[in-house]
Amino acid sequence: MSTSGQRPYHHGDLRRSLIQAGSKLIEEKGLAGLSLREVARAAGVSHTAPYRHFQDKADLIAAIAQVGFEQLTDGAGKAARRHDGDPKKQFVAASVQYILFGVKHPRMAHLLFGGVINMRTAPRALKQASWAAFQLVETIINNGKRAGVFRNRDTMELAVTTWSGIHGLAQLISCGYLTRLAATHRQVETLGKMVSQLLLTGILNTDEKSEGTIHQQTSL
Amino acid sequence: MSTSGQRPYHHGDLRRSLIQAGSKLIEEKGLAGLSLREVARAAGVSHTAPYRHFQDKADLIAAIAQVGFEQLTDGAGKAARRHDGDPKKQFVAASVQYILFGVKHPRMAHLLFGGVINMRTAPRALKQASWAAFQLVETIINNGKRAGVFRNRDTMELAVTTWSGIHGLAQLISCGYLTRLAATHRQVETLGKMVSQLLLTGILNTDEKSEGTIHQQTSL
DNA sequence: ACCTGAACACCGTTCAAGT
DNA sequence: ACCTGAACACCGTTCAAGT
Repeated sequence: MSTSGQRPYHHGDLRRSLIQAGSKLIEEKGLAGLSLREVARAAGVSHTAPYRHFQDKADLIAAIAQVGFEQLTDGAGKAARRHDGDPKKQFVAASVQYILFGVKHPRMAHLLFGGVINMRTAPRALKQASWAAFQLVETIINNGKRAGVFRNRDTMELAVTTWSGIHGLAQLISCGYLTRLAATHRQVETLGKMVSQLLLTGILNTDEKSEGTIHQQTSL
Repeated sequence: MSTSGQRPYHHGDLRRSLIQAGSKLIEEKGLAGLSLREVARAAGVSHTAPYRHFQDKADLIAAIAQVGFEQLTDGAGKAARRHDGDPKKQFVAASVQYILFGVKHPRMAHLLFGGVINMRTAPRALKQASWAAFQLVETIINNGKRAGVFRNRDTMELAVTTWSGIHGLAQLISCGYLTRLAATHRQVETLGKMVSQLLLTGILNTDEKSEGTIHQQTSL
């Protein structure tokens, strides 16, 4: 990945290295185990060097969170794209992927949704990354509405309700509040499908005559 | 509340004082602003005194979280009890209360659901307090099923789905991801009602002939 | 431009000692 | 039984100084 072979006194791409080291530390030990000094150590640099690239610890955390959001949205987006043309399947597939992210990366999920980051004062790039997740939901909802499969209600209302459901389940699992129902990867997948199916019934168009009609879709 | 007036060398009820001071600190500055030393200072005691009452910092945090869970469940339970006999209203009222808790006490909500606490190793009292929240949902769902208003599906499935939805919304709001939709107290209440109503339609019994029949209810 | 080392004010935790 | 003070190994952050 490096464009040049030299790496003398100047590290080269210290910013990226610090983000990477920080992500790894968070995955392994959680936010409480993340110290600026240890990140610097892991990158092989003095403990004050990070201040050339980040304003403070919160700024590094924001950069790590941004990467986390991108991974989350990417995964769910890819899952949805595998079912283009079938909004119901898109919804379930993206939901299951979202939930699995929380199970596979619980500490990252806590970083993104545990109140660690103040979104009001967050860097623009982080805000944009977090909005992308919501936009994905909106796109799927709109596809379903155009196809006549989903209710013709305000997109925002349907999106907030379903996103809340999926997000809440992911959070409850990754916090360990549902260990009895969702211990294994397989159980999580089953529970995710079940909940997203049930959420789906809440937003389905009960007027079935229009279903099946093919409308123009917004691509993901 | 104190049973005796004396408070000489021994503090008297230091444990309770520390929990109270800790709760206050968390509400004001968040978990990051909570230090054992400052809690001790606030209680007017040396920085090592807390170790007589708590194993370590995590143990104090668990005690604070337990109080938080009790407040959360109490609030939602009281709201539900105001609508005994009407499971739909019970569901919406308890949901709105749950969501409002997250808005009024965002830092406490983050403590309870932000992955700070390891539920696998948590003290028994904390585990029990967290289960009570889930049991409240189950009770309301069962009331609705008995009355024939809710679908006759597995209670756990309906409870997990609806709790996820309510919890997810509360979390998204308290993290600041929905500031545009839910800025004021009034907007939060409206959004909460909307989402819980929509979640409700997903679990309503569509076979309407049985509705209205009065069955025996489990009291809260 | 980028990195370092000393310095400061904080932590959590331990332990011998006091009342 | 309950609390204290010194001590230890850590933090985040600042700042003058080095390459």
